[in-house]
Formats: sequence, structure tokens, C-alpha cells
Amino acid sequence: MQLQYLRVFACVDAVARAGSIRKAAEALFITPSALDRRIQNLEQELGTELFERHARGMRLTAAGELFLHHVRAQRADFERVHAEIEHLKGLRRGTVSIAASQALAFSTLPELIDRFRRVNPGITFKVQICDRQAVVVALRAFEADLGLVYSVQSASDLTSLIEVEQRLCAVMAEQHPLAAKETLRMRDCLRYPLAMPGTGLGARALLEGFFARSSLQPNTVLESNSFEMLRNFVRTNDALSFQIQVGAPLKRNQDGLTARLIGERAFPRQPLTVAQLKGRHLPQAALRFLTALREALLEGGDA
Amino acid sequence: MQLQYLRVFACVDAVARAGSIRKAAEALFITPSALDRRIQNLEQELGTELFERHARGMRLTAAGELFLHHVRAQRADFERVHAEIEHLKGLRRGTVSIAASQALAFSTLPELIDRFRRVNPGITFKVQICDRQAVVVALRAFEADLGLVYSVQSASDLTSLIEVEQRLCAVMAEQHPLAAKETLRMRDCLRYPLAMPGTGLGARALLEGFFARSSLQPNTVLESNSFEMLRNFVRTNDALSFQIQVGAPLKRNQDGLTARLIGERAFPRQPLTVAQLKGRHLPQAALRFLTALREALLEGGDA
DNA sequence: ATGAACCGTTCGAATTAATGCAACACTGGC
DNA sequence: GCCAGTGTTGCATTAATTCGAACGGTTCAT
Repeated sequence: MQLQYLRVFACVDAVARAGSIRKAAEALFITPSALDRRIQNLEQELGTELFERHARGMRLTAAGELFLHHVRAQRADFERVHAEIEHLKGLRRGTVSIAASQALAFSTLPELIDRFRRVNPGITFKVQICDRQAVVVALRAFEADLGLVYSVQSASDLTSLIEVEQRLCAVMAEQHPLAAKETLRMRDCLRYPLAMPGTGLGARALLEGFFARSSLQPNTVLESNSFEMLRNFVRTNDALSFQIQVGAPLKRNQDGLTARLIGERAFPRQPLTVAQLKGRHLPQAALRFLTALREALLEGGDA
Repeated sequence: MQLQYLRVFACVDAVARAGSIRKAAEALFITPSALDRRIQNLEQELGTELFERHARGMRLTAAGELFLHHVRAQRADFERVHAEIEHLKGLRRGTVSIAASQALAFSTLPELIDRFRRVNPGITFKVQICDRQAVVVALRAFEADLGLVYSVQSASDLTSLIEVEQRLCAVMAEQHPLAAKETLRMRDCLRYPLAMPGTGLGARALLEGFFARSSLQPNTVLESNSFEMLRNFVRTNDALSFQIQVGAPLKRNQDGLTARLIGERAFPRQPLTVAQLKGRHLPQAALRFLTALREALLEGGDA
């Protein structure tokens, strides 16, 4: 579904992404000369150069960045309207695009989406799992309607929709000795080898803050930026890994793994945040999923 | 300044306004057949009929209304971006379009704009004077950035930016006997013939509310929906007219006229409201004028 | 230095899309 | 039944877009 009349705007986006006319032209299946003319026409009609011509390619000017943002906003808004028109025709269709950090990919988001789709079939999802910075980038580029991040740096162009405080959990094999306890203390955990979340993962910042102020030393035997990696590691031995509450298998075991809350009160508790780009009109599908999210997260937070 | 690529969208607007393809085609300086094809293409690409084909012309369908709103929003946002790009080029240009009720046309708005333009030359204004309902319509159609209305019915798609409580004023000739007093009471005013604001003007609702609860009877010798008419009338005789605070010549006399506050406390005081369409990104020029408005109105309200 | 590998850009021909014109079919009011 | 108004269609014309190939420039490795 590509409205013919949005193609000129799509050009700007394509060139900005590709960094050069030739690559963008390839992606758009036209010749470089045609694309060049489109952009020249556009610049002439706007009365401003949108790109700096560099020997290595094209870079956006300030005006170009402004215009690109407008173009993306426009396309996103068009798709919202299009979805609403479809909704009017009786087809309860729509797509929710989400950018979320890794912690949610394991169970939270899949289960939530599954439950949501039982009530609202016909609504489809696009989920992009990425790190914190990439979530913000995706929101800014109108590639995601909603961003789910732990410990996001506050950005002035984002609006926080839901915030849920998160506690740290230790993840371990079902048969692990510590699985017998209800809640754990860090000094208990540190008697075992650790599979540390890599830099960039949510739990990592918390742990580093703890070790900086504590005299305890971690016995780190593995560090990875993949939760899957970490989980698969601890399943087969007595090592522990850490994860924030929302994605951890707290209530029921999963795949031979289980999780326990860390009882320490000294931990700074950063919230899991659901955010959107400020000033956007979210599609109805996204709004409906947002309320589902709110219910699920707040209920889950109390339990 | 008509971006070539927005023309297809402009078609929808034109047809919706004109009510028929032939009239819209005339306004766009193209033949009906060309316009018809554009709209058919658009409908095909959207997969929905935007207009009901009636023997008397075209009427928007529900989907059409949705799309029209999007089209107008898009055009307004484009113009905002365009103005910001111009701003980037060093030209401090921009246009603020305002829809205001009549009371402000006399002195408030002209003086305010004049003062603003001394600081920000290059910013131009479009001022549409109209009644309350038309202000809301203009905001909805993206024809006005800001709406200045007295006693606006609350609408869910508008956002109130400034609210200033307004008291009622009596307007009279400079030589009028009552001009000697600082503030007036209604029973003093009613000893003179009255030039009543017509239905639809802001002060009218206030006055009707008063007379409904009072035993006093007005001696209405003229009723008009034009403030200019009313003012020109009272200038040459001993009749009184009424107006809300903001547009009345309270501080200094104007054109042989003067105004005095009504001292009555029983009057319901509705606010003068500056509003915008909810969720819109206002152009920088409009935002700057908004702060000027805020200063002027709040300062003026205290004095 | 010097060639190779990029880049954006230009030109004229070929192609494609949009338009105008005239005629058509239809409806509502008189 | 007529008339004035509507939207719509086929076809020739016109305007816009695209292509393919060549040009001039910069960057980088040889």
C-alpha cells in the first residue's frame, strides 16, 4: 500500500536513510537520475537545499532534518487515518508497532500480545527488539508507535504513558539451591558464579551501582548482551543471572528456569516506561493495546 | 506557494468545499474530467469511496470526512514546517492566522498586533472576525491557528490556552452623564435607552441572564449584531451599549466613546478564551504571538 | 602522481501519466 | 417531457517523468 502521492516524500526518507542517491535509487527501483530530479524539484519548490552534496554522498541539512521529520510524521498520520477508514468499513484491522528492550521479548510481550489478539483478532503487531537508544530512535523516526524501555534517559520529545517500578530478579535453574527461598539477598547470590547482563541491558546499570557501593565482589563467569544466551547458560549449572522483574519467570517456571526477587532495599528502582513520541496521534489499535498494557503492567506490579 | 505534490489532497478539500466536481474544477482551473479522475484514483488507492455521488453533487462519506480532516491537518503542518525552514534561512517570516469574535476587532487585536509587529516584523497576520460557532469551525478546518472567543461552548477537540475572566462594561459617549462615575450599577444604566448587542454576541448572554433574574426592564431602542453599529449609535446621544471588558475603551477614550465597568457582582463571569485545535503543532510565529497575548491579556486583566 | 571507485548531475530520447474536449448517462425540479 | 444540473467515459493531445549514457568532481589506495 504505497499512495502514489506520497512518493516524493518517500524519496527524502530513502535518500536520508541510504546516504546517497544511487543507493536510495536502487532501493526505490528507479534510476539515480530520476531520483535526483525529484529531489531537485522538491528543493526548488521548497526554496531550500535539503541535502548537503558531499563527494561521499548526501547529508541532511538542518532544513532537511526538519522536513524529514515532517515527512515521517505525515506518513505515520496517513497510515493512522487509513487504518481508521478500514475500521469504518467494518474490518477491525490495524497494526501496532512496538520497539521494546530485550527483557520483554522473553515472555511478557508475547503473552500480552497473544492475550490481546484473542479479544482483538485482525490487529497485527510489529515488534522490534533493540537497546534503549534504538527505542528512542525508532520512536523519533515514526517506526514505532509505542516504546517499552527500562531506565530510559528522559528525552524532551517523548511522553511517558505508563511507568512501573521494577525490582531486580535473580534467574536460575529450577533445581538451584536458592530456588527454595522466597526472596534472595545479594550476599546469597554472590556465593554462586554469575552470568552478567552486558552493558546496555537494563539490569546491568543496577548491578554496577550496587557493586560500586558494596564491598562484595562478583564472580562473573559469563557476560553477554543476550538474555537468551544468559538463560541458556544458567539452566544447566549453578550460575545465576539477573534480570528485571517484568521479563523474569517469577510466577511460574519456564523452560527449566525460575526467578526470585532480590530483597535488597538499597537498590535504586528505575521504572519500566511505556512511551510515545510527543504530540503524536496514535492509531486506535495502538491506543487499545495501550490500555491492555496498562492493566497488565499495573496488575503485575502489585502481585 | 502550492507544492505540486499536495495537489491531489487539495482536490479533496476543493470538492468538499464546492460540493460538486464541476465547481471545484473551476476553482482549481482544470476541467471536471481531470478532477474526477484524480479523485477516482485516490479513492481506488485508498480502497474506499470518499464521496457519495448524488445527482445534486458530491457529499462526503464518513471516510471522506476522516480523510479531509487529515488532509487539512497535513497541509497546515506542512506550512508550519515550511515557515520553520524559512526561519532557518534567516528570514524571520511566518503567518499567524486568527479567528476572533467581534469584540476584539475594535481595539484589542489591532493594537496587540501592531505592538507585536514592532518587535517581530516579517510576521504577517490573517484575522477572521466571526461569531463563536465560526471560530470553532475555522479552528477545525485548520484555517485558523488561534481562536479568541468569549464564552465558547466547551468542545472536546479544542484546547484552551489562555482564559481571562471578563466583566461587563457599559459603552457611552464621552459627554455622557454616567461617564463621571468610576464604576456603574445596572440600575443606573437602565435609566437610559439601551443599544443592545444582538444574539450571538458575547455580552448578550450575560445581559439576558441578568434580566431574567431581575425585575428591571431594559429600554431597548436598538439591537444590532455589529459593535460598530452600536458604538456609532451611542456616540451621538445618551443611549448606552454593553460590551465585554477586553474590547471596551476603558482606559482611554476612543473616537468620542468611553466605557465603565459594571459594578454588579451578581453577573456570571465567563472567560475570554484563547484556544487551539487539540493536538496541533502551532507554527513558531503563532507560539510567539501566543506568549505576547498571554502577557497582554493577563496584565490587562489586572489593571 | 595516477588510476579506480565512488559520488551527484546533465542531456536528449523514450516512456508514462495527466489533461482537455466532446459526448454520454443520469437525476431532480418544473 | 423538458431543462439544467450532476458525474462519468473514450480518445487525441499534452505535459511530466523516467531512462540510459556520458560528464565532472572528490576520495582513497596503489
